[in-house]
Amino acid sequence: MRSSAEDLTTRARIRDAAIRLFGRDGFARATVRDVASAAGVSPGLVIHHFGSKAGLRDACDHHVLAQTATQGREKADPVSTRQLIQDYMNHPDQYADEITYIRRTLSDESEAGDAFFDAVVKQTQDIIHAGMEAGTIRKFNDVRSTAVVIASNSLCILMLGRHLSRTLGAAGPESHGIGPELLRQLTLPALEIYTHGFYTDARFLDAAREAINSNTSTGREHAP
Amino acid sequence: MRSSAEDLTTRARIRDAAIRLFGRDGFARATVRDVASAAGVSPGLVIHHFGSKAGLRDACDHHVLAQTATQGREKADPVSTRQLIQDYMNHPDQYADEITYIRRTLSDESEAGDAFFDAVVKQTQDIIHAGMEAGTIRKFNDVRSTAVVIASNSLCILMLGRHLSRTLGAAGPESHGIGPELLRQLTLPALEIYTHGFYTDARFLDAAREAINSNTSTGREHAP
DNA sequence: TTCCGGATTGAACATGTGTTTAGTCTATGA
DNA sequence: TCATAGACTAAACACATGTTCAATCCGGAA
Repeated sequence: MRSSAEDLTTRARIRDAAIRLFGRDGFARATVRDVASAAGVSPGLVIHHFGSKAGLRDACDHHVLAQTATQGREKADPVSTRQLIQDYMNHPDQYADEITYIRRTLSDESEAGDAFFDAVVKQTQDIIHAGMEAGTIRKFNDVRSTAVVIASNSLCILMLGRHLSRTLGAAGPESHGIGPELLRQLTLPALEIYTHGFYTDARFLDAAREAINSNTSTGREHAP
Repeated sequence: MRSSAEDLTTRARIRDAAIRLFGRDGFARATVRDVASAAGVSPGLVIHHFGSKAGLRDACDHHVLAQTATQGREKADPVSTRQLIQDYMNHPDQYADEITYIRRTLSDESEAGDAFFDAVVKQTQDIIHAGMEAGTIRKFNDVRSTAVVIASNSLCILMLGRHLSRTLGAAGPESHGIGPELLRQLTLPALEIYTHGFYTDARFLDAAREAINSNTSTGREHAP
C-alpha cells in the first residue's frame, strides 16, 4: 500500500529513512547526517523540516503509531499482536522498518512505546472478554492481568526476534529479525501450551496460590 | 554478597558504575565522562584501565555474564529465568543493575546477550526434559521449540518490565522496572495459563495444524 | 634512602555531531 | 515579468566525546 520512494515528498523520504535508521541503529547511534545521506539530502534540510533531531523522532513516533493504529482494529486474532505480525508476514519488506522501529520504541523509554503497549493490552483484553462470552476462551478471574501476560508473550516475539530466529535457525543470517519461517515454527508450540497447558496438573498453581496468600510480604516464595 | 563500594578496587568501581550507566542509559548515550564521574575518577583513568570504551563494555559483559552464570545452575524453577528473578526478589537493590544491564544486552546486538539467551533456553530445555520424565510437565514433540517459547515468555518480564509495572501499577513510579510486587501480580495468571491453558478446546490448535500442514509456502495462513 | 612502576589527574587533541547561517534555486502567484 | 516563499545546499559553528599525553603521587623493593 505504500508508494515507492520516488513518489514520496522529501519530508516523507527523510522520515522513512529515519524510521529505518532509528530502528536499526537506535536513536542515539543514528546521526542526522546518516539520515540525510540515506534520504539523499543535506543535513541542514533535515533540521529545516523537523526543527531538531528530537522533532524528527517525534514525527517518526507519530507516523509509526498512526500506521499501526489503522490496522489491527478490524482483525481480532486471539493470540493478539499476531494480527500485526500476520499482516507483516504477507508484506515482509514493506513493514520491516516499522516492526524494528516499534521494537526500539518499546525498549527505550518513550510515550509512543507506552501508547503502543497499552493499545496492544487493551485489544487483547477485548479479545479475551469476547472469547470468554463466546466460550472459546477459558474464564479468568483477573482478565486484566491475564491480558497483560498474553500481550507480553506475544510481544516478546518482537522483542527477542533476533534471538529466536538465531537459535531456531529460521531465516537467513542476513535477516536479523522476524520472518515468516520463524512465526511458522513458533505458532504450534505456543498454541499447544495455550490449549493443553504446560504442566500436567495443578500442583504448581496450587502451591503458588498458597504461598502468595499466606506470605504477602517479601520473602522466599519458591513458585514451584 | 557484594562488598560496599568503598571496599572495591578502583577498577571494579569503574566497572560497576559502567554497568549501572550502560544499563540505564544504553551504551551509546552513557559517556566515558559519566562513568568516570559516577566512579569518582578521571576520564583518563577509565581508558587507562580498560583501553577504550569498547573494552569497558567487554569487561562489563564478562562480569555480568559470570555473575549470572554462577547462580541459576543449582535452582531449577520450571518457569525458568524466574530463578534469577526470584533471587533478585530477595536482594532487589543488589541485582537491579545487573538486571537492567542484561535487558540492554538482550536488546542491542551483542555476543553476551546471545550467550545469555542461549543459556536460558538450554536451562529451560533441561527443566522440560526432567519434568517430562518426572511426569509434572506434559509431553511435547518439539521440546526445543517449546523451550524457546517458554524461555521467551519468561524473559519478556525482563524486556517489558517497565511497561508491565506501568500498566499494572506495581511498584512506585521511581522504580521503573521489575519489582517483587510485579512478580507477585504476574505469577498466578501465568501459572493458570500454564496449568489449564488459555483456550477452552483445541479448535485453534487444530486449525493451525491444518493450515501449516497444507500450506507450507508463504501465504495467508490466518491462524484464526 | 633511592628508585621504579603503576595509579591517577588535568589539560589538550581530534573528531563527530546537532545546529545555524547565508545564500542559491525553483516554482507559483500577482 | 517580477517578486516572494519555501525547498535545498555548502560551509561554518559550537559543543560533546573518546582518547592521548605529560606530569604527579604513592607504595614497595633494593
